[in-house]
Amino acid sequence: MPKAKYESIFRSIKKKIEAQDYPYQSLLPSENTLTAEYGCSRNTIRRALADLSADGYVQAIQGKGVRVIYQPVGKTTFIIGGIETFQETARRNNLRAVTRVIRFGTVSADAKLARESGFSEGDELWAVERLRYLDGKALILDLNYFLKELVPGLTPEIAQNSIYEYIENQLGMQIVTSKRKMTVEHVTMRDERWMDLDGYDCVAVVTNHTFNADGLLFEYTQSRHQPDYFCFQDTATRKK
Amino acid sequence: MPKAKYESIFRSIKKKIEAQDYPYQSLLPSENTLTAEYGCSRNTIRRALADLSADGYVQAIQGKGVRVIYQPVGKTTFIIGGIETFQETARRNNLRAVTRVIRFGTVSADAKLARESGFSEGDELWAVERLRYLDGKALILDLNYFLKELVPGLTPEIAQNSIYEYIENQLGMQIVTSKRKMTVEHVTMRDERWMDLDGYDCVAVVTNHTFNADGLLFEYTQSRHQPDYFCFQDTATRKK
DNA sequence: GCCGATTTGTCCGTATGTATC
DNA sequence: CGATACATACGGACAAATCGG
Repeated sequence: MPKAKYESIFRSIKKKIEAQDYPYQSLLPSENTLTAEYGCSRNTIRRALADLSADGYVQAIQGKGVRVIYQPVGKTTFIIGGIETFQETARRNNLRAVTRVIRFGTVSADAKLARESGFSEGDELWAVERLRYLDGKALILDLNYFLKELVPGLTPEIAQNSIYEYIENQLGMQIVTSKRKMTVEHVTMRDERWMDLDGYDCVAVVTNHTFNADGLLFEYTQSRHQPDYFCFQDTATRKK
Repeated sequence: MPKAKYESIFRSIKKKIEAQDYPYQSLLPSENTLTAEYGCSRNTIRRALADLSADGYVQAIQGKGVRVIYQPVGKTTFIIGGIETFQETARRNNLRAVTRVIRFGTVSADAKLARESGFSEGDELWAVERLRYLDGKALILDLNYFLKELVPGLTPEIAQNSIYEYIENQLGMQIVTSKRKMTVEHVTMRDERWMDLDGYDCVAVVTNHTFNADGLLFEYTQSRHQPDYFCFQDTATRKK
């Protein structure tokens, strides 16, 4: 349920674009027209259009109009974009998801871990290692560190279902910003031991720093993906 | 040279954050304070803060303040973020860059190429294949398609220097939005023939759709990266 | 638990600048 | 040149969240 007006307008226009009601390469109605159509101020329309632009749906051209640059995606594999849980992604791609916990414990951040994770030395952390299966194949090896202070009461059972679901629904903590870095690495012995590599000798590695609604770092994760089901999408805008 | 006021404020605050003048985890001065400090309206400050948030520098917390979540990056390899040319990226990482053109010609988009590139069937395209060397190693294999109609007068000489420089400075066309997709693939025979793979049997593949200031698709590119020098960064924000 | 001060979030109306046609 | 469209900026109003007393 969209609360903010600009958000419901954003969704409304997005839907029309996806339905190709506003087709690729066409111009949207002008901001003034949309203002009248939705019964709001021009600023509110502009906020919705800015968000559509950030999502790569439209492109504003001064003096001319707002052009639709959205094209429906073809075959989807495993798309990572925005902040999504493993479960959400699996569901969106109609894949059967299973999680297996292969390590669950606590550690104190040493100098090396502090440097790479962004936590402070001495922070008490949960360390969770999980294997993710899609349609019966072990495709993702996750190594999560959570700040115990902000994520109390974690158990192996929760880890086997959805830690994010626990954090958001049980603890009531909101996840807001996620900073990610993507690289490609040679497989390790651990990868070979656990994952269905299917002939690959490399994995896609995503490291992740996650901040809650208070702007506090509470999670550092390294996800190692078998290449077949990995796809990372992005829209960039050039600054003047 | 920043024209817009919000942009110069954005840069000013960004610099202070990078200098740790506003340190990690601290709160920025309130919007009202900044309004007084910069002599502008609150909306203008908010625009600058929104851009900082989009870049993963800060996180706003309602009723509380705006928290700094920027942490200086450690060792840099070859960072892809925003829209950057090969030359710009090389310079930023202090690497000696050389480009070698291994194919230069024109093609007409067939059904398959049209589907994967987003061009229309029958569009006349430049097809350029280039090898990128950093510090003497062949690390990136680029396959570019440009719409001839929008990028006239391309030559192998231009391709060897910078096509983007030509497009922006000579043709006066502005590059605005870039939609990218990142995957990992097995090396092909072409990869093995041209690149210094250094033992890897996979490459990171970035496909790119680039739109000009008129919102028209004018470039489709596939870049194949040797993994050692590849890093893709991203900041995502969860929607309510 | 309530209240008031502070701070960010949303929305409006208006004015002016700049690019396109 | 004028009309149209997006870009920037200002000021004001009220809502919602946080925090301290």
